[in-house]
Amino acid sequence: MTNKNCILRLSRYKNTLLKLKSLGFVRVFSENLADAVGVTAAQVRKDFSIFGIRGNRRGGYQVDSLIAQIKEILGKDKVHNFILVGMGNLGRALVRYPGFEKSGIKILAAFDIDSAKMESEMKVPVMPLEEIEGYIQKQQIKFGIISVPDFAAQQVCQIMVKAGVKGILNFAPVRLKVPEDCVIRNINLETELENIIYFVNAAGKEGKQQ
Amino acid sequence: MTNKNCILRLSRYKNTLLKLKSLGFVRVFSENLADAVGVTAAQVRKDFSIFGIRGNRRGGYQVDSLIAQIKEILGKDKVHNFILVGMGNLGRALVRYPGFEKSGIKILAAFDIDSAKMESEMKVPVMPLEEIEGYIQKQQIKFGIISVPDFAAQQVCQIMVKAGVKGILNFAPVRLKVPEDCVIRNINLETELENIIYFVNAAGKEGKQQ
DNA sequence: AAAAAAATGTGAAACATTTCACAATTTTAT
DNA sequence: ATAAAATTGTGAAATGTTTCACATTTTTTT
Repeated sequence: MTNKNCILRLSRYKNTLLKLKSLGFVRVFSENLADAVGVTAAQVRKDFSIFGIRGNRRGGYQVDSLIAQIKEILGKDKVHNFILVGMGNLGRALVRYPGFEKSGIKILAAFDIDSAKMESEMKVPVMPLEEIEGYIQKQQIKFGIISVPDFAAQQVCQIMVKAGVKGILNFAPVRLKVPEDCVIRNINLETELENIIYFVNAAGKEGKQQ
Repeated sequence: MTNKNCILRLSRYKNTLLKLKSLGFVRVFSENLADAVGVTAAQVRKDFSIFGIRGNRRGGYQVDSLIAQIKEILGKDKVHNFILVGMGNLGRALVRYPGFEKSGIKILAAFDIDSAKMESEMKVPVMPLEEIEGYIQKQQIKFGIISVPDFAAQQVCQIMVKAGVKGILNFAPVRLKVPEDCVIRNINLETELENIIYFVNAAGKEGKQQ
């Protein structure tokens, strides 16, 4: 069955494939992708088999065809428009992030309560938060990014969802409550660092015991 | 056994507990934490039981004691020093991120190849990349953040690891090769957004079929 | 034309994680 | 003092994910 991690791996395979393509690769083996992405070759083949992606039993997979098939699965054959709320340091970094453009992800507009944030951003228009609902509806936006402080996140989320947003990437350190048909992914920077600290310490302790 | 997600959940429990504490809570039940973090109550109790955290069979858990125990497990009873490499938009946002300070995570210094980046950052000293090895050794830094472009990431990583860094949070969209005793966590923004796009599309398709 | 070599594709096995279900304990009510 | 109620702690069951192992296919060699 299609599992969550499988989709994350597909993204990684795709990114690797794009690099291989730019190096002139025409075909690729499950072993190659496995090494690049850090999984086993069996995993790669299983992932592909789940989505009906077939290779050639001696010749591996055609890079171009593989990229096209994965892009279609991921919905990356179209451009997807996002809005972003919260033009603090992180929000500004995200709207300027160069990795999105070349991959069909476009942040169309940003919003903030603080009118001082409206100026000084050339990459996207920055608007007052009151205009967000109208904008989402008019532009039919389905995807959003939340980079506001934690206390404001749930409220911003509700406005977005009410206006029609179905998928949100949330950087605020709170668990957002959303209806069932809305997809949330959280990036919690503090938690990520804590996790690293734990595993480094744990490795240190193990090492000393042995 | 201690599994990876279990540690991530501990961080979340801790963050919830800190909020509950500031609201005046003295004790808390597994159900409360489960609701706040979005898991089952059995999961919460199981997680605690793995680490020998015990509650009271009718009275739940003491908030203060629980926070202290989780902090100790996560190594958050001490302050941890980080360095950051790559003072682009994202790097600058990270050194200014307010969530770290209050939680024992301190970015001591930042590095970049571009000397133009050295000025204009008041929160931390920004130094040329050549000085990183000496700095890591002198300050005994164990943790780092990589926010350089993808093509530079592996090289930066090697320098850091060679100088003694054992844990890295990597924002560059490449899989870093490191020795076994070094912990890496990757945040790939593009992959996160792709994942949201997939699941929103998938939900849409399911909905139409039903 | 036949044999050997190199890959894929996938069911089954192994492993990992989560949930269930209920005994044990503690508190509250009578 | 006893019974009822509420909650934890955990072994066992269920569920989910990854790896194994090998039949199948394709290509290359002899």
